[in-house]
Amino acid sequence: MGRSPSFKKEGLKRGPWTAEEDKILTAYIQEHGHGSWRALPEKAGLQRCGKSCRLRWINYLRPDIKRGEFSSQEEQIIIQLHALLGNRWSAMAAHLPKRTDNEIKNHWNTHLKKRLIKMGIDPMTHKPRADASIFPSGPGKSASNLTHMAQWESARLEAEARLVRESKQVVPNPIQRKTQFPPTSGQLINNIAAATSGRPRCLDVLKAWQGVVAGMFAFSSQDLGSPTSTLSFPNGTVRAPVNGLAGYTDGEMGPHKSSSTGLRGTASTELDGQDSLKCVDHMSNQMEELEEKILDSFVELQHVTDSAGDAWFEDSFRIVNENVPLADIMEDLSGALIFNSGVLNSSIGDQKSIESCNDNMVENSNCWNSVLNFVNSSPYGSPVF
DNA sequence: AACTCGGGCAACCGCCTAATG
DNA sequence: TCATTAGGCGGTTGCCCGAGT
Repeated sequence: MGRSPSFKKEGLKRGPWTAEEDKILTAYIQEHGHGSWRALPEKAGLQRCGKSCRLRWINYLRPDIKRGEFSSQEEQIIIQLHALLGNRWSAMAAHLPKRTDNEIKNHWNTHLKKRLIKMGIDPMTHKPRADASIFPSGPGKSASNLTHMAQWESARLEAEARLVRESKQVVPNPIQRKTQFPPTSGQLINNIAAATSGRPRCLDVLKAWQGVVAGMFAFSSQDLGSPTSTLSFPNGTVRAPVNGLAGYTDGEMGPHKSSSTGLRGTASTELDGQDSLKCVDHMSNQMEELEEKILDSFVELQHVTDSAGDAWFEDSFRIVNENVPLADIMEDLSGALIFNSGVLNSSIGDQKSIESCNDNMVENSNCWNSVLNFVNSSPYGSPVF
């Protein structure tokens, strides 16, 4: 594994690239494009495998990459993206202009990770290590993933809720309305953008995040005492006006066909391990959609600015409404992640870990329902929207 | 000056997925 | 439908180099 010393195996050279090889590869790609990477080395006259050529081009030779030290802003956004995405370097690179996934990964592993550890923060969970150290590996990672998923699902539910609320205000054109009903998650998100045309989509998403974050932090001091009941919401849950876990029908919930609640059920609803896995998988898919949309919004934010070079990042942290810079929103979100991972961690590893995990998922369901309730009760134009 | 050690980074490996036949 | 292939991704590691002794 890892890089081997330079030697020739089956006629192919390995190890560090020479300046001459770089020159040949660059010249070839600039003239012909890379085409099939597998065929490229032979055509270009390089004694390398296609994979090696691709890596060299993407990570080093490509003209549109920025090399050199990461700015503090870039570092901050990497940390925040990591809190959102975990070790999905390519996804992070897609939203960090001119940086490669390899570069981000290396920078994370060699600098940021250590810095966070030094600050007493677990780089995997983004929470204080004092708590995370209880489960140094496995469960912590799982909890982190679950936390990420829960956050995205919360945001998705809110987006759905908002769409429904706004659909009441916008008279639909029956001719133009070709999307199926209930719409898919992706359609919902697109519809939100359409329904709010005239405003930059990115700001809508960010405001949606604010709503989620506000809901997440609406816990009372009494609740703070209970690690498994940390979120405070109005009594009673509210069914999502559209598919809460969109498309997740009762039939798909296995043995709970008659419950008609699925994850959106009340706290008394229980899920078996298999259902939890199915549900998590399903949530993961849906959240990926939303995740892309939201992260794209950051890119939009960059594109709408006149800035050049590093300035895009500074612009992305400009005030997006009265008093709340994007940085604060992201920090709030990170805080929510930390907060919720604490909830999850507190349950994983004890004697009834599975039950507790399910309870937490149900609690998350309640949380999401409550978020919807919160959203629905928020008048348009309120601080949430 | 010589040696050791550790950090940083480039590059490779194995796995996964989508495309193609 | 299945097998094969290419591309992409994340994890890992060997080499280089500077700092410390």
